[in-house]
Parts: sequence; C-alpha cells; structure tokens
Amino acid sequence: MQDIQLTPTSYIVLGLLDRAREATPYELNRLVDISVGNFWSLPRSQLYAEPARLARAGYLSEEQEQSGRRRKRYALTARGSDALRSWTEEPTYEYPELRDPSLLKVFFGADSQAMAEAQLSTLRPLLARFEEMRAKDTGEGPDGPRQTLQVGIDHVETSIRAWERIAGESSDIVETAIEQAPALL
Amino acid sequence: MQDIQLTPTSYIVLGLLDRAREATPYELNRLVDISVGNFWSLPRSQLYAEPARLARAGYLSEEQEQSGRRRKRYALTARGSDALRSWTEEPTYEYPELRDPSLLKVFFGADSQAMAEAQLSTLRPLLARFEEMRAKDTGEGPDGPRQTLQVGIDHVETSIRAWERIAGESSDIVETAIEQAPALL
DNA sequence: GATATACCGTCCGACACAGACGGTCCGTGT
DNA sequence: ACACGGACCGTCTGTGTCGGACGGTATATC
Repeated sequence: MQDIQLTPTSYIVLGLLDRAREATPYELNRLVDISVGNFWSLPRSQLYAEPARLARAGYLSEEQEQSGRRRKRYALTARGSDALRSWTEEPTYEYPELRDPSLLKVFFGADSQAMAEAQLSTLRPLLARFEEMRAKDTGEGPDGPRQTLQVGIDHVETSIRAWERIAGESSDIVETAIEQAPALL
Repeated sequence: MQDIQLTPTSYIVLGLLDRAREATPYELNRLVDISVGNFWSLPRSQLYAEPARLARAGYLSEEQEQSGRRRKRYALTARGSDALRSWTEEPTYEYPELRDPSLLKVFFGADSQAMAEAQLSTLRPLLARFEEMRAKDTGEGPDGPRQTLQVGIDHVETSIRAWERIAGESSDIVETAIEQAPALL
C-alpha cells in the first residue's frame, strides 16, 4: 500500500465507481465515453492503468475473475469514497483551460476562414449530439451530469458563434473587394 | 538528427520563434505567459526541454553563449519554418476540449452553489484582465492573437453566465423554500 | 467446426508535468 | 571594494499521460 498522488484521472475513476458500485476497466471505458469523456477525455489505456494504481494504494478493491478473460472488477473502499467526498466538497479556484488545436493554429497565423469552415463542420454535429443527449434526459438522477452537459452546450454554441463571426469578418473583406472591383475595371 | 513527433508544444515553440526570430528558453517562457499561455498552458520546464529536442531534430538552430549563464539561443531553421507553415496551412477537425476541474467536481456531485461562488471569484478578474488586454491592442500586427483573445473572452463570459445561472437555480430552491415557509408555520 | 467480427486486456516508447534545487546577476548599503 | 538579498535563470528527476500496436477471447453466422 504505497501512497500516490490523486490526479483528475484518479477522481474520474473514483467518481464513476461511486455511481456504478463496481466495474471492470472496460466498463469504465464505456462509462467515460457516454459521460465525462465529452469534456475530459482520457485514453483507453489509462482506464486500465489507473484503477490498478488506485487499488495498490488502497482506494479500490480488486477482484480478478477466474474465467478465460480473467478481467478485474474494481470497487470503492472506504478510503476511496472518503477521498472522493473530500475532493468534491472542496471548491476549486483553478482556471478552466480551453485546449483547442484550431485556436492554436489561428493564433500562429492559420487562415481563419478555412479554419472556421473546418471547425463549424465538426462543431455543429457535436452540438446536435449534445442536444439530443439533453432531450433524452429524464430529469432523474443527480444534477451534476445535467448541469455539466448544459455548460458544455453553452460552450459549443459560443464556439460556433465565434467561428461564424470570424468567417463573416473574412468574407466582409472579400465582399468589399468585390464591390470595389467595378471601379477597377 | 533523429526524427521526433511534433506536438502542440512543439508548434508553440516554433510559432513563437517565428515571431521573435530568436530567443532563449527564458524569453520563450515570458512570451508564453503574455500570449498563448492564456489558453494553452505549459510548464516552465517544458520550454527548456522542447527547444533542445527540436534542435536535435533539426528544426531549430542552437547557439550557446560563452558567458557565465551559458544560456542557449534558438532560432528557426528552414526545416523548422517549413514544419510550422505546413501545420498552420492544414485546417484541423479536432475537437476543442474544455478541461475544467470545477466542472469535473460538479459532474461528480460537488455542491454547485459553492462551486459557482468560487469560480465566479476567479473568472471575473480573468475576464477583466482579458478585456484590458483587448483594450490595449493597437490593431497592428497579425490577426491571430486578436481573434484568439476575443474567442477566449467569449468563453470566459459563457462560463460566467453559466455559473450565474447555476447559482440562481440553487437560490431559487432556497427562495421557494422560504416562500413556502409561512404555510408551514 | 471454420471463419468473421466484435469484444477485451496489456504493454511500450515517447511526451508532459510539477516542483525542487542550485547557480548567476544586479542593486543597495556599508 | 565588498557583502548580501532578491530577482533572474537553468537543469534534473520522478511520476503521470498519451496513443497505438499487438494479441487474446467470446459470439454470431454459415
């Protein structure tokens, strides 16, 4: 039982197991895909490594199946649910970070018109997917996921408006050029 | 000259050096702080490691001072500026990711009222800082940083509105309870 | 019972992160 | 001139994260 540092990844695993009571890494993967993965992604391999790490440190119990696949089922220990609770109880003053590769490119000189087009073509379907999720919600269960989803929708809408504005700025220039073109003839 | 994988970190270094012509890691750190670091942070140590890595792979030239501090000055090579250009030229369809620790906590059951308070107390000053940056802008230079800053402002405003709404939801419940209280007496 | 396909688990090399540690420079006081 | 404090600057290390290759296991179909 060595002591480890609890990272956001750790709390995702702890939080998911708190809801699911117990799960295999594979099930955790599926849970992430349909929930928190929409705004905080992690690679599949992490969801095999992290529970093992947490189990070694006493935050999870680990039980291995004897069948062919020999998969491991994890569940919260008292220590694990204490850690989760004290994490959620403590408000955080950390900044959100918008890691957006397309913004990085624009910052360093990408053609913002082309980028806007590309991003809008991925963001609009994303918004549709989120809205569908919201529509399917039954209103039962904890508020957290619902509130989070709504904030996610807000931000996608903001991104869409931003790219539309940027696309508009560029095409204004084009239109201006076209309007002025006759004078040049 | 080994070949390496170019990551977002790499392009930040390349992009910064494209603007600055040449810089030491320390200067890169300062540049990040006042520019791209506002939406894509990297630790100080990365900005020492990454240029060295890029130099080894031929993307940067490296020249070590002979004085006491023996610091290294880096500049783009032809290979480096080619790499940067072909990166910016290619629009990306990747999703932006909003890595927000506070949202993660809310998702897993944090008290959203308390979280809203905490986040608003950090986001409002952040917004003020961004708006100040925008006000100071002279309108000269490339569009990228300006557009990026505006998008950043949009998102901070969205976050603020979201937390205000969430705080409002909670207090609605409280108010409802208070309104109904007389009937209970 | 052979084959296709989806399901599931592990491993590895490269990259990112935080922060401790220590050296260098410069301003100020004596 | 010299000492000293604080700002400036660079490196190193252990741990965490990443993406993806690889390979094994169950299930459906014929």
